[in-house]
Amino acid sequence: METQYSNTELKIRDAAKSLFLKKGYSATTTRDIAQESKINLALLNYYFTSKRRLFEIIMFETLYDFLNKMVEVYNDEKTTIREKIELASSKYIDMIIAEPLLPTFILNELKNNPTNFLKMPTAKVIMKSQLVSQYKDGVKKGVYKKVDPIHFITNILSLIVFPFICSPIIMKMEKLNKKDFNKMMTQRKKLIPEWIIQMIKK
Amino acid sequence: METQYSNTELKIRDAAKSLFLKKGYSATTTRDIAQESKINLALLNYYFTSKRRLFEIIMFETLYDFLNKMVEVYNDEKTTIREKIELASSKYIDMIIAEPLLPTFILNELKNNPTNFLKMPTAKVIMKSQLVSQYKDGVKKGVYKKVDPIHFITNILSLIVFPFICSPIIMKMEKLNKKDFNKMMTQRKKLIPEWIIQMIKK
DNA sequence: TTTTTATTTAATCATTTGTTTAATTCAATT
DNA sequence: AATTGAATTAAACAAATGATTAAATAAAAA
Repeated sequence: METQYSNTELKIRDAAKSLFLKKGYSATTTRDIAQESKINLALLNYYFTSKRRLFEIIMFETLYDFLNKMVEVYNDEKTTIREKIELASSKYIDMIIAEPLLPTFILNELKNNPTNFLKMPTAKVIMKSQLVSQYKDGVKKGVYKKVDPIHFITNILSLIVFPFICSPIIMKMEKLNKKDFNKMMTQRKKLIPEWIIQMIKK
Repeated sequence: METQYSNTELKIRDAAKSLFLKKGYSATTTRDIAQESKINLALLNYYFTSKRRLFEIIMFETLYDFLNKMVEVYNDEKTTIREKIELASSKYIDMIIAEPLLPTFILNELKNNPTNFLKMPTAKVIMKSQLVSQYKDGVKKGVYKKVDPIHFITNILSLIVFPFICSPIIMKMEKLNKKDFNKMMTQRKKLIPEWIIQMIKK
């Protein structure tokens, strides 16, 4: 069952997403969106009722896709912990290089409206993922240090995502341009799994 | 040489900072600020010329204080690497628990206007801090793995700051309230130095 | 073709928002 | 007490903004 969007509806979505990501909800005006998508201002309300509703639709989809991509890796039955972390690093870093404004957008607008996140079915699944049980197993077997799994998950996410969020700072500190910064993040694909393993090893 | 602010000037500053932190620049109106600080609307422009200027003053101060507190620890001549990381973890986590909206605010508004950060004298100093040279020394002596120091600094910051930024997610995943979350962050004061040391050790 | 429905447009409305003005009150100085 | 300058206020302005309307056009159904 394919969802079908009209051409203009899609143009509005795309423009709106791009602008919301770049400037946030409040700083984006309906006229901005109309101009960017080259549609008449009234069509925004015709298709999406209100700016708020348009935003919430985009927010939900973006969040949903993002979480799904995460859980996908964490729940693979065939891979080891190390492989999962390698996959996560590699896939998320590629993903965010392709859309660098994503993390700030999600975390930011989530702060203002955490309810959206509550609706996500995948949110709670992470702590019951294959990755977490594999980690718990390792702890039980005495291979890994005993630390609350939430720290384990948090650390993976921190090392992957945070550098993007503070990329303006990093780039300033090291006089990097965007290309250099992405190169640095690409290095981290290999480094992060090593670090994480060393952090949990006894 | 003490800077002297009038009573109303200070009331405006405080209200504005609180609101900018909570809602960001665009979502905060001058009337919000006037109401929160219980002053007449016109006084905002009387003392600060414009909303934009008021914001920039607050932004600059906040950023300046934040960076100073960081560099302070990193540049202490008498402490070891481990002690510096312990101090950093402890101090920053306490600081952000006291003002949890700070990181998102800084990183967010920095993305929109990276020039502000450029003006900060302390920004570039971090990469030339005592902490970084101690790390480089360790690498030279073969005690630490050879990795670009920017990763080292980024990792410390990531493990400390990122959990706060995604606290809504963490709290939802683990069904924590604010108090529980702060307890979790307090645990990390001791964990992060261990993790960081293990990450760099050969 | 004719009729009906869906889409698009230009114009407009009602608020909101940043800022200014002109009058008033308050405090310090003469 | 009178004068002067700073601080405060209520009211208003102009522009921006989210949303609506009514008419026009295009597409689909009869």
